[in-house]
Amino acid sequence: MTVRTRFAPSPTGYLHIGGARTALYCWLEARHRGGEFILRIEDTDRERSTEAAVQAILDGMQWLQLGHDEGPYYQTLRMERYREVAEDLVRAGKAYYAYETKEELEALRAAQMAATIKPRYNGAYRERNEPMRDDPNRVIRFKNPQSGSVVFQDKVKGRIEWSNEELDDLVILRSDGFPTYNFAVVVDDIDMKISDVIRGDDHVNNTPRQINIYNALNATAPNFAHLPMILGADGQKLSKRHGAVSVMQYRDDGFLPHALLNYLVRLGWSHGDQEIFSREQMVSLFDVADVNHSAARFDLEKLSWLNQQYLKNDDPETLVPHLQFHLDACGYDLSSGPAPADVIVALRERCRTLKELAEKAAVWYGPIASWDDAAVAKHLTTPTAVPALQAVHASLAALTEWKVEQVHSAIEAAAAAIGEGMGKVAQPLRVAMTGTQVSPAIDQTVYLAGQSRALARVEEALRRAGA
RNA sequence: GCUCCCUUCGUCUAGUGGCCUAGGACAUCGCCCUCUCACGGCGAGAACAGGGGUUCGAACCCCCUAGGGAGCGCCA
Repeated sequence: MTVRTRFAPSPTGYLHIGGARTALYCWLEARHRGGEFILRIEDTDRERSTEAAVQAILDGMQWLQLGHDEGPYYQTLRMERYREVAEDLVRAGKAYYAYETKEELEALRAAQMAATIKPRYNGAYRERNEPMRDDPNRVIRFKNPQSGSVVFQDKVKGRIEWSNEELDDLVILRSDGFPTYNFAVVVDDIDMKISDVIRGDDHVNNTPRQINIYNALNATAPNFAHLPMILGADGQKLSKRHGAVSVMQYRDDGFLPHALLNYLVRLGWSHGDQEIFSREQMVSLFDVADVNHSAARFDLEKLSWLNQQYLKNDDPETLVPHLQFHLDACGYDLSSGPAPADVIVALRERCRTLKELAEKAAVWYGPIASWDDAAVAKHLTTPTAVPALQAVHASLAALTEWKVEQVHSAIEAAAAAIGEGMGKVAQPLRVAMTGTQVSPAIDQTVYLAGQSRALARVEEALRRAGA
């Protein structure tokens, strides 16, 4: 039997970190076992589902390069199917019509809570065999077994047993004709031949109910794997107002999609002491059965470190398309400065994100935004500052070939000419180039500025130094 | 309240009865490298939730307690 996994988000918001990891694990499991990955949009909640959210999820998947082999399927396009299956169950005596109003059900629940017993539907219509009749409150409820227990072997949690006495007769078809979640997933997973259901562990509680529905439908239940959740850095559950940001926000913040995926795959799963995984390695090494049992916290520091690892080690050219987004955001005129790939090489050891990298590149694409007073005071007012700057201006101006090596030699020559060490020339020059005392290696910094811009800045610095 | 799940350094984790005086990574601190900042190198501090068992021996097995989480919808 071919392995088929699915990622089935409900379009009530963007794709967040937890969803992204679930999608990744589903994708990985399918790839690892040579199977297929299906995308399904669970949009039966008419109140909260939106078109924009569907697009946001698709965009997120696209950015992460988690391609699906089938779908996306939309549950709202399968309404007929759910109704048909639900009615079949009624005919088979495995489900029944019930007509309570929402208020009655609410009252029942309140009474049970007050009596401190577990709130459950009391099965009032279970044995009545009421025919289908027009009634705004008509729903179809599933006849859950009343004794015995459901046992399943979860691929990450292990054996889980659930007494049927804990379960009640859940609604499978609402009064508006829409299916409920527990019913729609089962019908879909059967129809779509899903072999492995991988989802968040907030669904563990639903699994016994779903298995009973599989049984009623004479279908074999798939394998289940329930993933522990991802908590915010403070250990609290992620929610809209609590750090659950869209994966696209990570792009905007300067992270590489692969770095995010690498971070996510290690959150709850590991392979010995290995931290860095290429896509190929993830696919060949990942096994959902190796996923941890407990929740993990999201740590931005480690994600940042990983991101820099990729920044430092990837081919600069492959990074350029990702950097482009941030270069555009900064509004640079790229024709007025160095090639992005050169900028990456110069800055990647001092930046953890692409955003940071793009921002630090400003000095090579436009004028110096502001002069740091402390930098000026410390490096442009020393006795050696003016002679150093004059010497370096002369040697830089004399260059007929503008390459890093030549620039480097010119700076060394200037230092030798005034009888001082590199530091005495490099620091004033650095302030001249950037207005600050921090930048990449001085030869790189000068080289990337370009000859005319570099000379103009040395002249400006000399003026500021009072020469 | 009831049911189910979880518990190793601050964080992510290795560990499946002896290899553990518990390993790695991020973060932190120190030293080295050095034209600044970084990168890199070296080093330090830092954990088996608690209590009972089982066993010659327990981070690993069992029980209890505590703490955390999820669910108990005509939401997904």
